[in-house]
Amino acid sequence: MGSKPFKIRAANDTQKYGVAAQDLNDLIAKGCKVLKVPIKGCKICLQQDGTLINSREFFQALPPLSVLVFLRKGEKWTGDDFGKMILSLLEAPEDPVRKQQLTESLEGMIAKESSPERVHALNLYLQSLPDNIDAETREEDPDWFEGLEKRYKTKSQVMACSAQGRIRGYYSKTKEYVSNLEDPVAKIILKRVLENFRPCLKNNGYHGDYFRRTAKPKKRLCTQAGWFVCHGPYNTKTCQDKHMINPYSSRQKRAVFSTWNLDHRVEKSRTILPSMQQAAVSCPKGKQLNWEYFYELLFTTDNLKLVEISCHKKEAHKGYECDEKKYYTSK
DNA sequence: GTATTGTCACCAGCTCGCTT
DNA sequence: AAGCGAGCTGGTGACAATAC
Repeated sequence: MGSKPFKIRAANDTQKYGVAAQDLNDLIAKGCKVLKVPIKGCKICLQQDGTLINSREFFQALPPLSVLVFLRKGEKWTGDDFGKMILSLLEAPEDPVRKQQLTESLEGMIAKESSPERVHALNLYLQSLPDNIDAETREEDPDWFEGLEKRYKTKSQVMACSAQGRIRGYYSKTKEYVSNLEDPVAKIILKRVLENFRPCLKNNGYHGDYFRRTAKPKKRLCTQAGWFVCHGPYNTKTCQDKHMINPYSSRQKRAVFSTWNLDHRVEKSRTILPSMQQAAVSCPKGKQLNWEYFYELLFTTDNLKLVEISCHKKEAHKGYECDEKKYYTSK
């Protein structure tokens, strides 16, 4: 069997080296030598997305000249994601060593190659510098509150209300749909579902935490500093363009953030509501509608993606249907 | 007084059918 | 065939009335 060429690098250095290897062990041996990475505890992954190369099959499946990252024991690689890198940079001011590392590798990347992504990354980095992210109250950053009602005292409060408003909108659209139903039986059943939604929404604070940076990490969609990353179009795993924004940083950014959308993967009007209707119409005796399932689809990040406007695809989300197996629960 | 709620006007993108 | 616009979809924020 012949050998296959690769480009390899270490996690902390963007300098790449060429190496050819016959199999996984050969690759580890040669790579570790070139990169001066200790063989013990070393792991290899794809630079692109961090997938670990840990089997012979995987090694054979790799296309020639794949870019691989050699990880020292304990090191991690989450993919060639500039957005994430900048995020860690912005989130780590209290750790000067880490910050220095990140800044250097970022600048190294930008200096060595000037692909659109790198220019984009640089722009993000520069844009992120002169602002007022840390300010939280009206007193600290009055300009941010320009044009907002007097009752708002903090940025987190404003952002939380914004998220709540969006969730409320989904609820009232659902309510409107139900009240327009012809079939009286379906109407009654779905009104009961709405009655179940209410306390649950209230209990969850209408999911205002999605946008509240002061919320618990698991609840919020942003970082502690208020950075949001685009989740990408409904039918992709991630955002190819690495959109990010911090609406807490300035009034302008707050305005731009309002063009970001919470996108229902399984669509509300085209799919969820008609499916609820269908489920109600053909509800078997002794069963009741699984309102929690529909709640998740309508109001939670199980089905909602936060997307920048260009990642908000308006076409019908073909292939994204409700799961009929989850329509009912036993009484 | 603030929090909740519904209403309203608004924007952008897709599809379809009509006109040119 | 291309262009236009209505009417649908996906969303948004402002604001006034109501509840607490």
